[in-house]
Amino acid sequence: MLQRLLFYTPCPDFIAGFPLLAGLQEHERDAFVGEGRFFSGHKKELLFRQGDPVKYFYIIYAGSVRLFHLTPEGCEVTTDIRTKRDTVGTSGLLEPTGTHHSSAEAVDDVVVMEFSRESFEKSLRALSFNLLTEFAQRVNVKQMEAEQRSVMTAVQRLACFLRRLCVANDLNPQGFDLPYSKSLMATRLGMQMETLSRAGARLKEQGISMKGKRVWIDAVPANA
Amino acid sequence: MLQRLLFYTPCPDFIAGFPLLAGLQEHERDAFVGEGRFFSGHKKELLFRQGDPVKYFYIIYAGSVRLFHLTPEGCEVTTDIRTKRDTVGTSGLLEPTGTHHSSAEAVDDVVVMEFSRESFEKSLRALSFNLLTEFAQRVNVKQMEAEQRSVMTAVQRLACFLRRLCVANDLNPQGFDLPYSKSLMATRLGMQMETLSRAGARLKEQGISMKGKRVWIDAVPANA
DNA sequence: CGATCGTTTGATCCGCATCAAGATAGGTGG
DNA sequence: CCACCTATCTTGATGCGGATCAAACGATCG
Repeated sequence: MLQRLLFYTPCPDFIAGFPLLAGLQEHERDAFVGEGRFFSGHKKELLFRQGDPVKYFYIIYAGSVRLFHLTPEGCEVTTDIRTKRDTVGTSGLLEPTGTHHSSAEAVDDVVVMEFSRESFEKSLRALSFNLLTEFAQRVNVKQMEAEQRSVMTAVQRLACFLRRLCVANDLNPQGFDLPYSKSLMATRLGMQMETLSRAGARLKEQGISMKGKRVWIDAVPANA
Repeated sequence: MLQRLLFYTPCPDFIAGFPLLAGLQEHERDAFVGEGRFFSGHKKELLFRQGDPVKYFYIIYAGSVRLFHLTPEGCEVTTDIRTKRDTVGTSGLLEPTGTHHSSAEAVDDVVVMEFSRESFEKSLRALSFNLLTEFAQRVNVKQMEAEQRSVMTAVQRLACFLRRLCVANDLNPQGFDLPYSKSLMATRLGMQMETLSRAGARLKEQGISMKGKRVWIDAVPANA
């Protein structure tokens, strides 16, 4: 079970930098943030489960969270990996079913802010524009991913993932360590561990080298 | 070029049924709808082009529209097929780039309502909840599609597509005609024509028969 | 009636999944 | 410090699904 952090002292500036709160008036932001409660979760702990009614949603304060989906055939698919400042469980808020479409688990130990559905509804006016922006981008990213799974090889998808990872996390292209295990990456990319491993050896074709957890990106082509 | 329909007399009840306008007060709805202008487009005509700045978006009044994306490698991918009552070009409205991420073309002859970016902004308050709902659903559908391309065979995806088509368009499972060409379906499903054709022959495994454009759905299993 | 478009069918090839062993790295206890 | 264990990753061999190339078929239309 997630553990409530009663005496946690967060950094206000960091919270003010959440994309969900961008452009809010100070009183709007304070009103919303005041409703949030801090929780910590250990590695592999679940924030919520697929099918659960959507009572809460989360903003990640530290660590990262894996979203995954169980198909009717019983295979588990990693749908996304979210990190600090990202929201988790928001798309369920607007779903007619009122339930989460995927489960969320801590990749490592995480700290999250929990908000109730009611506090979302109270601040809907202020939040809707930021949420719209977030969703619009997410639609396009998902679109791109669906596309990639049809038209790109495993090597290309891996290269693409590493470049985006490097940019998104502001890592040094001339040498950085993978923030996740390779098996997690494999499920995220919709391929088998073995395929990822073999793809890793062929990354030089794409101007990338990978040895263990260490990655070097030599060339940064235009295509995202 | 799209042709402006100056003396078009639409059905007000039909317009009131647009999901984007659900739950609006009458004056809000009238204010927004009053900003719309009717256009007609012939088969293969473009509503907008990938990379264009987002000046307008559309609601389909009649016919259907194909959205497609050109990858850097130059291959064209159908990202979605929208029909009457659906919006087109809305996700670009919220994109930081301010440009359309895909092109939109008329499948057959279509009639659309065109709205300017400004009229969207004017009615943002009233529309944001419906748009949020639309986007939330679209994220989940796209997610599912990305997933399907990894874990399902061509036959399964086709069966799945036909069942959803049948439900969404309220067609008779005991015999209906495909509303699109098979080649369009193939690009939508991310497979080659030949693959779709062969998959068609194997649909009986999934409780579906297809002969030419005619389809019969015998069994309707639980998995969507 | 040939011409064109959309579809089907056949033959072959490549990429990835799968099954099955090894290899490497961290962590624990003696 | 080394032996041991487990988790994570790599490597090899094989098979299947779908892409690709090529050709035939069917329908619609001037």
